[in-house]
Amino acid sequence: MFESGQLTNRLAVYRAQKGYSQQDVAKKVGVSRQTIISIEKNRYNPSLKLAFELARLFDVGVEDIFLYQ
Amino acid sequence: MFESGQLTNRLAVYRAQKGYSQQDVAKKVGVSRQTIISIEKNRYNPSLKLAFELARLFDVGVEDIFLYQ
DNA sequence: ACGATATGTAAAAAATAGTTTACTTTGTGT
DNA sequence: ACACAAAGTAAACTATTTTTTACATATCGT
Repeated sequence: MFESGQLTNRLAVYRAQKGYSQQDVAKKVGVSRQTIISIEKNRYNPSLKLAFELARLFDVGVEDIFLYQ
Repeated sequence: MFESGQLTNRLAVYRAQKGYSQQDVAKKVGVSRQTIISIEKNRYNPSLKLAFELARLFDVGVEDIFLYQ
């Protein structure tokens, strides 16, 4: 994959709004806590499925959580 | 990852609308032709970055191309 | 009939996502 | 000061995506 656009996200913000811990979110979307931390720290590029799960959890669109410039 | 929701896509449709070959799309978004074929055949769950690249190519939202039920 | 282009399959290798475990740090409440 | 929960780091492991290569089939123009 190229190093074109930058992927960032507002996961921490949405998470705080709902008062969820990273652990809570991890459990709700079915991944480990490490995965949530890594996404919040922009360590990698999650799968589209996981992006959809997170969007569904917060009742928003994928593009509300994840930004690509 | 769980086997919750099903991920499908309309990539072939958007591609045909623009008259692009799989090869064209692959080149434009910077992946191999196999990757495009595999996505169209729902063989897997692409990365979010790639989903964004495809959406950008067709000037639509990620959720216009990819459906998650 | 021939060459060129588009689509498909398959399988091994490389790259990256996601898990697990264990330890550290930071904040908050008592 | 202490205990506890939340957040962070790191490393080794597993699972999955993506690449590469090679070959098959179908279609289209000449």
